[in-house]
Amino acid sequence: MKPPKNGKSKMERTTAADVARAAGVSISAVSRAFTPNASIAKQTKSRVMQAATALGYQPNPLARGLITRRSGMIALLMSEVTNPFYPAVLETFARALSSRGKRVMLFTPGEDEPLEGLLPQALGYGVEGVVITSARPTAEMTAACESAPVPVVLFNRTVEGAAISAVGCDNEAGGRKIADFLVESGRKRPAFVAGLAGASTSLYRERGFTAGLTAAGLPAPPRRVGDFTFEGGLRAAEELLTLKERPDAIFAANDIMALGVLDGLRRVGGLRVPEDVWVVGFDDIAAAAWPSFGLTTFRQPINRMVAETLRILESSDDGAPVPPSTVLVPGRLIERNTTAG
Amino acid sequence: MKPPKNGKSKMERTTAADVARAAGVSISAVSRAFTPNASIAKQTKSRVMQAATALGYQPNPLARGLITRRSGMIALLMSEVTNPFYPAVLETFARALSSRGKRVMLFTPGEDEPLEGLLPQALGYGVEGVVITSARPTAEMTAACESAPVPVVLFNRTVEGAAISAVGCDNEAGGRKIADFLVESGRKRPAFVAGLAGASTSLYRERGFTAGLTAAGLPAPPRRVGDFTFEGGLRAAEELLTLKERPDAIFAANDIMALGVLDGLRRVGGLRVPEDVWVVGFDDIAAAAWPSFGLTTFRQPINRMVAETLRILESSDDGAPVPPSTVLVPGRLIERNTTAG
DNA sequence: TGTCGGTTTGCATAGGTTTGCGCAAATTGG
DNA sequence: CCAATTTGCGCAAACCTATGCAAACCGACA
Repeated sequence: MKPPKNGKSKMERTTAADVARAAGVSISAVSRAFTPNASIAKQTKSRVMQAATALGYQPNPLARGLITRRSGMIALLMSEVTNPFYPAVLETFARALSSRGKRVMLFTPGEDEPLEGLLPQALGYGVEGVVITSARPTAEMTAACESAPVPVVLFNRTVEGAAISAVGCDNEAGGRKIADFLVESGRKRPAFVAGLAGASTSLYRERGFTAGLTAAGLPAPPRRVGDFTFEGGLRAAEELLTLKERPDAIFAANDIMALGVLDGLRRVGGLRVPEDVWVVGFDDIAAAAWPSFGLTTFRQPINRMVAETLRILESSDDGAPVPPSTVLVPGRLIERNTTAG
Repeated sequence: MKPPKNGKSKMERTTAADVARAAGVSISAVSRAFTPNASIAKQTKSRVMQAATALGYQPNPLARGLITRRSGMIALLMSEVTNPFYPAVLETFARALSSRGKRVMLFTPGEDEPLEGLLPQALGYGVEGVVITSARPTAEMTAACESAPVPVVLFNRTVEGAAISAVGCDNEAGGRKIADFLVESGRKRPAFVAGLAGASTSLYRERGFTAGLTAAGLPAPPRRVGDFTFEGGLRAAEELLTLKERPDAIFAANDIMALGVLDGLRRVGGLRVPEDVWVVGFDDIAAAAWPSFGLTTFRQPINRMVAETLRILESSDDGAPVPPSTVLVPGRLIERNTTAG
C-alpha cells in the first residue's frame, strides 16, 4: 500500500526483471502471471503478484504492444465536438473502456491535416480498434478502413455499399416516428432543418420524416440547412418564418439546431412554442431537458450504441477478421413542452 | 500518392528495414532521416524520404517510445465531462497537440477504479506529460505527481503547498471583479452558489467574491451548494428564494449552475431576470451566449490556458526537470442580459 | 601526396515484453 | 510402483527503433 520505496531512482520504471528477481522466478514467469489463462501454477502466480504489487510493477504497454500488436488502446477519430452529443459519447466510451482496462486515444485533425492521415497514424500506434465518429469518411479513407488490420466501426454514420461495420440509431425510423407523431396531432405544415450537406444522419432522418408526411398526404416539407449548429438553427428558423405559409411545426435534425430554432422563434420571431409552432429535435442532449427548453426530441440510446460498438470491436479479439455488420439501435420519442401531443 | 501496393500482406507494417533496403542504406540512416536535426547528409535523407513515402512508411511510435520514453502522447486525466467547459478544453488540447504531431490519451476512471491508479498507468504508457483536470488530487496522488518522471500540470485547479505546476484562471480576481461589478451597480444582497465542496476553483471564486463584498461594507453573502450541476443550481435558487431577505443578485461558481439558477428563478420562482434578480456565472460556455439565457459571466480564456499548459509541458523537453510554476491567466467579465449594469 | 578536422555512415546494443520450444517435474491411470 | 501424459518453468528469439562509438569518407591545406 505504501509508495514503492525501493532503492532505484524515481526515473527508472520497475521492470519485469526486478519482479522476477524479487519473486525468485524467471522473467517469463512474470509475464505469464500477467497473461490471462496462461500456463502457470497458482502458487507462483500469487508469489509474482505479491512481488509485483510490492514493487509497484505493471507491464509496460508499449513493449507489450510492440509484440502482441495489442496496445490496450482504442482510437477515436472525431472532428467536431461542438455538438454536446459527442462529448457524451466520448465519456461513455472512456468509462466503458476504462473498466475493461483499456484506454481511449483521441485523434482530432489539426488545422492543416485532413482526416485521411489520421487512420494510418492510429494504426501505427497499434490500437486494437478504431471508432470513427462525427467525421464523414472519404472514398480513399473507406478503402483504408476496409483493409485495416483491426476492426473499424463507424459510429452514428454509415457509408452505403462499403464493407465497414457501423453502429447507429435507426435514423430513418426516428424521422418517420416524428412525422407520424406530428401528423396524428394534427399538424399540417411541418418543416425540416437539415444538418451538414452529405451527413448520413441528417439524410436518413429527413428521408423518414418526408416519407411519413407524404404517406399522410402532406407535401414534402420545406427545408433549410442549419449545419448542425445552434446559430444555423436560429438562422433557419428566421428564414422559415418568411415563408408564405408559416410552418406549424419544425423538426431539426439534431437538438442543438432545434434549440437554435426555438430561440429564433421565441426571441426573434416573437412566437410562442408550442402554441404557435411545435419544435422537435433529435439526440436528447442534456440541455433538451432544461426547463427553459423542455425540448421534445428523439432520444438516441448512447449506452446501447456504445455497448454494441464495443461488442463489434471485441468480437475479433482473437485476430480473426469478422464480417462487417451494421447495427441499428432503436430510439424513442421523448415528449416535452415544445409539443402538445 | 497511390496506396502502397507492395507484395506484403496488409497485415504486416512496413518497417524501417524495408525502407533501408529500398533506399540502399542502413536502418540507422532511416532512423536519422526521421529524427530532426540528426547528423545525416541532405542527399541520403531525401533518398530515404522518397523510399519511405513510396512504401507508406512511418516510424512506429511504440518502438520509438520504448527507447526514447517519448511516445508522442499526452495524458489527460478527467473525471467528469458533464460540465460543457471540459469538452471544450479537451477539444482545444486535442487540436493544439494534433498540429504538433502529438496525441491525447484520455484517462477516465471507471466505476470501480479511483483516480489514484490512473497516474501510474498513464506513466506506464510513456506519455510525455500529464494534464490533470476536473479531478481533485488526493494527498498520495500529490506525492506521485511530484515524483513523476514527466511534467504534470494541474489544469484549472491548484493544491496548496504542493510542488506541482498549475495553470488556471485567476479565480480569486474573477470573484472579486464580479463582486465589484455588482456593488458598483447598486446590488445590495448578493448570494453565492458554490460548486463541489473542496473544489479549489469554487473556493477561490468565493473568496474573491466575499472579499469584494465585505470591502464594500456588505455582509458575507448567503451561500448554497450546487455541486457544479444544472440541477444543483436550480435547487440552490429555490432555496435562496425562501430566505427572509431575498437576494437581488446570485453569483454561481460556474455557468452550468448559473443556468440552473436562471431557470429556477424564472420557471419555479416566477421572477424576472434581471429586473428582479441578477445572475452571474463563471466560464463562458457556449450556452451562456444563447439568446434564451444571455448569461453575464466571467470568461475563462481556454486557448491561453491550454497554450500555457503546453508551454510548461514542453519546457522540459530535453528531460531536465523544471521547477514547478503556477500560471494564472486573467479572464474578463462578459456582460449580457442577466445583469443590467 | 599526406595529414587533419569535420561530417556522415554503419554496427551493435539497448529498451521491456511475449512466446515457441525443450526439458524437468508433477500428475494420472493401470 | 512404473509408464504415459500433462503441466510448469527457463532460455532465447522476436518486435522495431534510437543512439554511442568507431570507422569511413570528404575536402582542404601544407
